[in-house]
Amino acid sequence: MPLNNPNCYTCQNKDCTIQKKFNQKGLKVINEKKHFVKVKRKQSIALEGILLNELYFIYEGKAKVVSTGLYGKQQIQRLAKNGEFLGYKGLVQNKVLPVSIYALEDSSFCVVERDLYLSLLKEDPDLMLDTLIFIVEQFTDVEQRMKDLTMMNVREKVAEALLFIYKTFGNKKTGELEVILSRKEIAEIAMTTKEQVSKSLSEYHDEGKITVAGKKIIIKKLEALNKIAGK
Amino acid sequence: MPLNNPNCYTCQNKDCTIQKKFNQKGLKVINEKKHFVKVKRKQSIALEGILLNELYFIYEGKAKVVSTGLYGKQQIQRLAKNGEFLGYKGLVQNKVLPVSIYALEDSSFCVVERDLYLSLLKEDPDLMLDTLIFIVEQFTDVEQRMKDLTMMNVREKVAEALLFIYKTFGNKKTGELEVILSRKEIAEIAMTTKEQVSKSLSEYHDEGKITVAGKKIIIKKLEALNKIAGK
DNA sequence: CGCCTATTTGAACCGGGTCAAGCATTGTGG
DNA sequence: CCACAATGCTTGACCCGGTTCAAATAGGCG
Repeated sequence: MPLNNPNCYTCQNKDCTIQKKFNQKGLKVINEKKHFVKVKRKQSIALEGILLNELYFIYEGKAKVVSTGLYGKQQIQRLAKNGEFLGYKGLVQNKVLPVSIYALEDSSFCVVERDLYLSLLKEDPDLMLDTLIFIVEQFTDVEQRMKDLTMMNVREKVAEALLFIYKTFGNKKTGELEVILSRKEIAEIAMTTKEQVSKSLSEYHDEGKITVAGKKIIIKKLEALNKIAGK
Repeated sequence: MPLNNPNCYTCQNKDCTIQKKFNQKGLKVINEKKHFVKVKRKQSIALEGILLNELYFIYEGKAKVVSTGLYGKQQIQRLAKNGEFLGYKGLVQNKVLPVSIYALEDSSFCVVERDLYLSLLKEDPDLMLDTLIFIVEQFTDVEQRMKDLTMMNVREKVAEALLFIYKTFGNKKTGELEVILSRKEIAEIAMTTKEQVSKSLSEYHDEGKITVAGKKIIIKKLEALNKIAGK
């Protein structure tokens, strides 16, 4: 992790939206104007209720996006890693942020002001269309997830939660989920209780579909989990 | 309802996206190139699984957007009326449609080809930004609804469903929900069973919050329902 | 008017949330 | 570096809300 504001031209995050999507001029402007922030594990980057006017690109680390609902219940809406783009809801809306963002491990972020980003969007129709497509894809995913969370039983929802984690943090070779999440946090993905997560994980372990050793979870039979989640 | 393709310049749907958002050139092109279709109550406009390559603007009538999930369960994801814009998921994605669209009463739609719409979007950054904002708003609504449906008990979800219907079809003066929906359909909004909807409606009726006379539901105490739904 | 479908209401059952106890793991200070 | 406290995890028992099933009633349509 660098001590100072990284340089986009030498940055190794090849999947970063800035590098992938911006044209020459945009890249130059962002490289000059962006800030850089570091946070420790469990600290927040942005809190529910603020008027967000900046966007975050994860330089190094892992983050969760959490929203609070009825009776103070928490729901994890998104997991994100290096290169991913957070805060697009603040991009176009002048409304209070409906979510909080927390670092799941010591992390660093490149920060871009909303107005700067918006002005670059307006100048670059291709970028705008890419952004539109990105958001529609996220949208479709959320609708699918809403169906899953409202139609599945607990066992299915926990399988789904494992696949959800795998999508962002799964080692595609070993099957290991390379992130530290508590049972409570997995429950906030599956929308159930920590006890039910514990029970379902034990079941899947006994069935040979996963191995569980403390916080370390390895997916052994991806297809079996997919089948349970109806995918 | 006209017999033929209506004319955008004389159309009375002042809330139609076409009239509100398109510039002169766009309006002209769409007015010339759009089609016009009529469907009877309960008929479909588009079915889950197809590759959608057109967009719909409701000229006259009412529609529901439904998606099928695990074990064939149905979820009503959206209700729409005159002037509203359907099919934006097909706009930018070349993926099979994850939803079906049905008419809730005899209806007619203006139909625009996707490629035509996309080309107009690219030429008009303001329209594109408006579309982006529209989709982010819908997105935020869906995330809120996902929280509600996963955190609320049945009584709360039914109140929420009534408010959901009210938003699109509620007569703001009388409180009447001006649409015919079965208990089953209300259940597919609240994500519960038709029996539970029946029971909750009876409760709300007894409490004076709504009046129920067959299919006709009138909201008497909007604030009371809002309070139950935590809004 | 009569059939068919939708709605209402009650009863029974079951999945999953809550509670509690014991165990494992992590973190802290001596 | 170890001891012990604190926190997190596992597992079982219990209980409640909500789904399912069933039967009676109301409403819509030919």
